[in-house]
Amino acid sequence: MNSAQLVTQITQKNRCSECKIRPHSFCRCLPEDKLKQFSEISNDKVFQDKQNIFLQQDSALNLYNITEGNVKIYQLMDDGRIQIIGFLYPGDFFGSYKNGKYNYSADAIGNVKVCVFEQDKLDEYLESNVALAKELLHQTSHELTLAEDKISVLGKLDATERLSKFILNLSEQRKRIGWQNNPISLPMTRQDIADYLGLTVETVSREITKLKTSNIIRIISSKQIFINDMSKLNELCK
Amino acid sequence: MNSAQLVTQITQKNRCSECKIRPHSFCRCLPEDKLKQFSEISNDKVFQDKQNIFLQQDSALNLYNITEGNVKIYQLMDDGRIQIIGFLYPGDFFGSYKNGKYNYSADAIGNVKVCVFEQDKLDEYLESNVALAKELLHQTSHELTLAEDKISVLGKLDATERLSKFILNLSEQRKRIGWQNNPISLPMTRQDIADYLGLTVETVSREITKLKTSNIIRIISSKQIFINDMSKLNELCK
DNA sequence: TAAATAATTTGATCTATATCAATATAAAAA
DNA sequence: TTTTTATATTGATATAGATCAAATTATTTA
Repeated sequence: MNSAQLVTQITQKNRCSECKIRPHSFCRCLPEDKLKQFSEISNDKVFQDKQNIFLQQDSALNLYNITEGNVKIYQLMDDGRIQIIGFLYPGDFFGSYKNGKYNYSADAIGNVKVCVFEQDKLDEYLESNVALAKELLHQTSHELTLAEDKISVLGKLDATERLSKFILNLSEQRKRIGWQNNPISLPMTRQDIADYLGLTVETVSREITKLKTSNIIRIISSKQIFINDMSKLNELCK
Repeated sequence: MNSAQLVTQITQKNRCSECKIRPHSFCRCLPEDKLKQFSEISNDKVFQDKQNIFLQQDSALNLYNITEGNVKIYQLMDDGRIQIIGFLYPGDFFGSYKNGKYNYSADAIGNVKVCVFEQDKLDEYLESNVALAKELLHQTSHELTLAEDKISVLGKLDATERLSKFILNLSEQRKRIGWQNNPISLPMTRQDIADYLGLTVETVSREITKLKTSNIIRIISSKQIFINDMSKLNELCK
C-alpha cells in the first residue's frame, strides 16, 4: 500500500464532512448524519491539465462533481468543428443520470479534482432520499436555465455583447462560490473562449483589445484581467 | 374478469386516467391507483392561437404540461430582439419548479390545451413520490441535452445545416409521439423559425427554396412540407 | 364577393465576422 | 541562458447572412 492509498483509506469516512465545496454542491441538502453513508457511494479522482475525463461516445456511467479546478465540456463534429458547451467550476456537476452515451466530452483545464458517483449507485441512493432527488432536480433545472440563456447569447448577441457577457458571467461565478470577483482569471485559452462564444480566436482577441483600448478592462496578463468599469461592461451586454 | 379489468373497475375515473398524452408525459411513471389523487393537484386550461400563457417577468408559480397543440417559449430583449428557445409539443412540460421568475415567456401556437400544476403542490407531492421526482429529473436532464445540442447548432452550424436539422427534428418529434413523420406540418411562421434558428426570415425562406429546388423537400402548402429525400437531408446537417 | 392585411418569397446591396497571413508575445524545452 | 513551440495579436481581404426594398401569395375582414 502506498501513501496515497493510505491517506485515502484514513480520510474516506470523512470525505464529505470535510469537503470545502459541499455548501456549493448538490450534496449540501444532506444532513451531517447521512454524510458518512453518502461518502461511500463516491470516490475522489484527479486529472491533469488537458486530460480527458470522458468522451461523448463513452457509456454514461458516472456523474462528476468538481471539488477543485475547471472543466470544459464540449461537442465535437466529424469535420473537427468544436462547440464548447460550458466551462465548469468548483461545485458544478456534470455527466449523466440516464444510461446511454454522454451528451458531450469533458476535459480538465489545469489540475482538477472531482468526486465521482456511479450513476447506478446514486440512482439507488435517491430512492431513499427524496431531498437529494429534489435538489438534483432543482440544480438540473438551473443548469437548463443557463443553457437557455446561452441559446439567446448565440442566437442574438453580437461579438461585443458576447464577450462582455462572458466576462461578467465569470465575475459573477467567482462571487457565487465566495471568491473575489475582480480581477478575474481566464484559465481557458482564447481559442476556448472563441469555441465557447461561437466566434473565432481573431474576433475574440480583437474584442478584448477593444475593451482594453476603451479602458473598460485592464490586462494584467493574458490570463488575468481587471474590470475597471463594471457598469460600462454591463451596458455593453444588455 | 382479468386483473386489468379489475383494476379499472376499482379505480375511479378521473382526468389523468383518460389522458391520451400520459404515455408521453412525465406522469407516465405513476401507477393507475395513484392517478385519482394526482389528478387533483392539476387543472386543465385552454389557450387560443397567439395567446400568452405567461411572461418571463411573471412569478413562476406553475408548471405546465401540453396535452394538445404547440407552444413557443422565448426570451425577449429590451430592444425588441427575440430568441425562441423552443417549440413544444404534446407531452412536453414547461414553466418552473423553483420560485422566482420564469426564464422565458410562453405563447400558444394554434389552439392549446395544457395541464397546469401549482409548483407548491407538485413539490409537496414529490415528497411522497420519489418515482415522480426521478422521472422529472430524467426529463429535465433530457431537456438539458436538447438545449446543449441547440447551443452547438447556433454556435457552429451554417444556415443550410440549421434548417435541415430543424426539419429532421420536427420529423423525429412527430414519430416520438406516434404520429406519421412525413409530411410534416410547420405550425409556426417563417419568422418564428428564423427567431428559433438565429437567422432572418429572408434567409429561412431562401434556404427552404434551396431545399425545394434541389428536390429534397416538396412544399405542399406553406405550412406543410413533404420530405422527398430523408438521406440527403441527413447529409446536409451532419 | 372584393378589399385589406399579413405572411412569404425574391432581388440588390451592405456589413459583421470569418478567413488568410504575418507578427508578436509567452511558455516550454534544450 | 537560447531555441523551439504554442498562444495571442494585428492586418488585409473575402463571404455568409443581414438589411433594405419590392413583389407575390395567403389569410382575414368587410
